Amino acid sequence: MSDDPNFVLAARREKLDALRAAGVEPFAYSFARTHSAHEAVALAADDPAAESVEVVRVAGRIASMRAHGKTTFAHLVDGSGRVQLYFRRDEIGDAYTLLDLLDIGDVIGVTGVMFRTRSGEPTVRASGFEVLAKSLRPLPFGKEETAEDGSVIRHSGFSDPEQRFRQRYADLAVNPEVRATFVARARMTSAIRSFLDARGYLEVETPVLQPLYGGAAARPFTTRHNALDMSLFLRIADELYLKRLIVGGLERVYEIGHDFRNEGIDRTHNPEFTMLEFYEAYADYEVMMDIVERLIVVAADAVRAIPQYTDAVPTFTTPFARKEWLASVNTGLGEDILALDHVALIQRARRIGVQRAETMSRPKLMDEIFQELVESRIVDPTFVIDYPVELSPLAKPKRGDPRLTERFELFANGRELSNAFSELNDPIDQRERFEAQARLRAEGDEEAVGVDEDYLRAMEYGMPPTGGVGIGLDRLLMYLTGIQHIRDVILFPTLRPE
RNA sequence: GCCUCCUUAGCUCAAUUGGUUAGAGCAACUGACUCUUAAUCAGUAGGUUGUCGGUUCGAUUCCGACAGGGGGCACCA
Repeated sequence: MSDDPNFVLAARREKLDALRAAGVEPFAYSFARTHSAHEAVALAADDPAAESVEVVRVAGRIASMRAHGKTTFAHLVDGSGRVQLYFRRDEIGDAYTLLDLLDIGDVIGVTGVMFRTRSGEPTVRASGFEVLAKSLRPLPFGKEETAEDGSVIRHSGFSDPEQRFRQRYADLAVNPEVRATFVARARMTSAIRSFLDARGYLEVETPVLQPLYGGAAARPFTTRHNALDMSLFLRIADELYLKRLIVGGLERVYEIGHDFRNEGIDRTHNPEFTMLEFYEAYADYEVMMDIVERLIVVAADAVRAIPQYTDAVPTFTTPFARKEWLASVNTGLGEDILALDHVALIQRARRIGVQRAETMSRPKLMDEIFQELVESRIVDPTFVIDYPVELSPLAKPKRGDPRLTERFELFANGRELSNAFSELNDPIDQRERFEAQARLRAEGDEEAVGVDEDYLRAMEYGMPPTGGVGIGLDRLLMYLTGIQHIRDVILFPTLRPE
């Protein structure tokens, strides 16, 4: 992309100069709006002959213009929607000449009364306008056609994925449905906050820059602090810091923030993504399952309230179905998976289509078999509960069955939405697990973490029994909106530089 | 990291088996038009076809490298 002024940019510069020559400052300081476009539209009377008593002052970006000699129609777009503008030479006088100096993309403020055109469209009959920001670079507005059935067909729009993500500002400016997606995202997050706040949770912030990383298995980003002359990691999870706070007596805490994982990018992975984690003292995974279920309902309601997504949000009923991990896998397999040795696991995995099974560890094989036989077939939200210990190094053993842990994951449409445990709070057990991880690390496993002595010290002071949950909010929004690609729910997804 | 496809005007897209001057719609510019709405009508301008190199009398087209992107795979317990 070049910044060389071409003929289009040059024409706009000339208009900018012409505005100034006419005594109009094209970059204003403020504009006292009285109505959003949506509110203005609502003021138009049903009677086509009537004009509103109330004078409106609306502001926004010019999305289209149709000049007909001594009258001009335009559409103004703001955060609420769009409204048509009608300018008449005999009503605004000399100012009408200045319309020639406006372009699609300019930000203007318009004063006038509301009426309906012959075709019934609510319209501002302009008595005056102000230029608030001249647009010097053309935005790729397409043309919109309203079909017979009221649906909007957009022609020649802005659709190149690369440019849309690189120039999200332009994407947002010309594609209202993209704005709606991020409104939905914000509403969902707000609803989740309100839900947790109402339950007595405290929102906290823990370090993004960490001397040790942990709480998940992933390759981290590494960075350097100059003054301290030390390496730091960008967090891969919030978990260990949030549980320190449980030790400290902050009995219900949550954090919504970015985690960073140094891995591939695809339709469900972005190197930085938004994670919600929440921890509740004295709760076990049964309690957390109930909370997660209600939280999903609250989030779904928030997204459903956005008109664009009202029909997209999946309908599901509560309580969510539950499946025991072991029983569902064994049913699919026709035998007891825990009784199989490594060789037998590889053979079963191959049989159901797992590629390169011979290279996989035992826990990995079990997880692959589960994904193939159970996870990928789940459509309605379903809690899968009681994972084998081998798959769940951070969870407390299940009461009455030490082969399993008190862990659940929530799946829907074949994807994981949430992962949760009755948290391990025995510091001796925790130390052993850290040391096992350290041994893996010494053997070259980049994803294994070292011993976090400070975290162990915290746990040794005594950590109450605690339920903990993680929910990836990007993926939750994808599920609720039906959006297929994570970059479509992230404002500025990670890209190579131009 | 691997496979595969794509990159032409500000935007969305064409261009015959390799052929001479790379087209169209929208946007832009000039003009006409006082209820239009993908406004209409007449005219004008706008391109190093991603970059570099090769084959050829001739390359948007064929070949190679590079860059960016899309899709898929791997990775992501």
